[in-house]
Amino acid sequence: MTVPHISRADRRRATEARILDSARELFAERGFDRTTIRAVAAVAGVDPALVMQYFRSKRELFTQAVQVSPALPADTDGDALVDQLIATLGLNLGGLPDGMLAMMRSMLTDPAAADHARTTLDRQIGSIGAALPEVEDPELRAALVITTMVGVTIGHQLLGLEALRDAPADRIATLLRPAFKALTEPPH
Amino acid sequence: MTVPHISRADRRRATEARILDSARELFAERGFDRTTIRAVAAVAGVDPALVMQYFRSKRELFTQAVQVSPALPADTDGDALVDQLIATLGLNLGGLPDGMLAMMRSMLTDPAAADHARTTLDRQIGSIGAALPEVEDPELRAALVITTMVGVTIGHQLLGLEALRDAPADRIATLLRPAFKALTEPPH
DNA sequence: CCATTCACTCAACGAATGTTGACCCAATGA
DNA sequence: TCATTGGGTCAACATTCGTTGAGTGAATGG
Repeated sequence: MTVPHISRADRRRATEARILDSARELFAERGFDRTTIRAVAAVAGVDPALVMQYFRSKRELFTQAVQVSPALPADTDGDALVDQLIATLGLNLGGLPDGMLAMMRSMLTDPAAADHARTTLDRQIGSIGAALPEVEDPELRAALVITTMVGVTIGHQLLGLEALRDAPADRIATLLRPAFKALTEPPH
Repeated sequence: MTVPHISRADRRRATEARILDSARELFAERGFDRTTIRAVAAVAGVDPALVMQYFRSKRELFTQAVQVSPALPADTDGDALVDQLIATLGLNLGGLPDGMLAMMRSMLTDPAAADHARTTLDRQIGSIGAALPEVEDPELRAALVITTMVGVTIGHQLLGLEALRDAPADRIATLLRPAFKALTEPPH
């Protein structure tokens, strides 16, 4: 029986994807420093040197692995915005993509990851802040909403806090909704 | 002129404290992995081997360096609790001790630090949850309050997000107060 | 004054890691 | 069929790190 025959170009793409997936997985589990080129290669079933041929350095491998488009909120405002934030958080708690988990896990210890995270979060804050035109300090409020989501996500996905681990995502979202409303509303 | 004369025991305590301070500082800045025994020794003005004599391993040095009693909320309830949480957060934003910064910075990448953080946060969550007797899911609500504080602290102290960096701590606390109230109150 | 203690340094080991260059062999295409 | 391309491996280098054991010299105390 002959092998189904895979073209050279297809093989290349396949192994490149396998390496990238392994990298994302390990970066998400252990962060940048503790993830080894050798470990990535082992999971991908490949020689460590090959990883270096495909991506030129560990740093670039990380950059490519975490390259995911963060779901920016569409520009709505008022209650719809809060609903959208809550929906996003619900999705996050359901299962964040490995790329984003890798970013979050590394952002406190790897300066490059910190820069990336800072930029991404600042952009999201600006976007949300622009959708809160009728309150004081819209950007500050937006920042508090975003950092709250970050904190809850960390506690749930990366730390596995008892009280959050087994709570259903929609229950968390429900409880958080009035808090977000309070953050985005002018004092009454 | 003679040197003021320092007893052997005093010298020992002094250098031990110097090492511990340097360690705390570096652990807080760079986290566990990126902090080197050699770097700690250099900052302390001491040979790396001496660090190993005083503390038996890098791990134990870290453990000793981050040993700080987290300010547990006294058992009050209702509005007083929220006030106390807000006050605590205000203090945190003012200047968190290096030991706690070191813990937070390392908890996403170092399993031991993660365990410590998880335990500490779970304890605080239990304590706050016990002070919320008249609502549904008190522990879940407490967890959301705590993770919110963690997220805001990370965004402010460890990431340095634009919108949070230059915001006065009491302004942040003021904005966060209604959110905490919403999280700890039964639906009306 | 002298033997002892002890804070401290020096030099090195062994392991792990990112990275590199030479090499192998099957697919490719003329 | 045969030269060539290129995916993939092997072995090694250079560096860094935690950790160790021997050694030094000044403070200690009898």
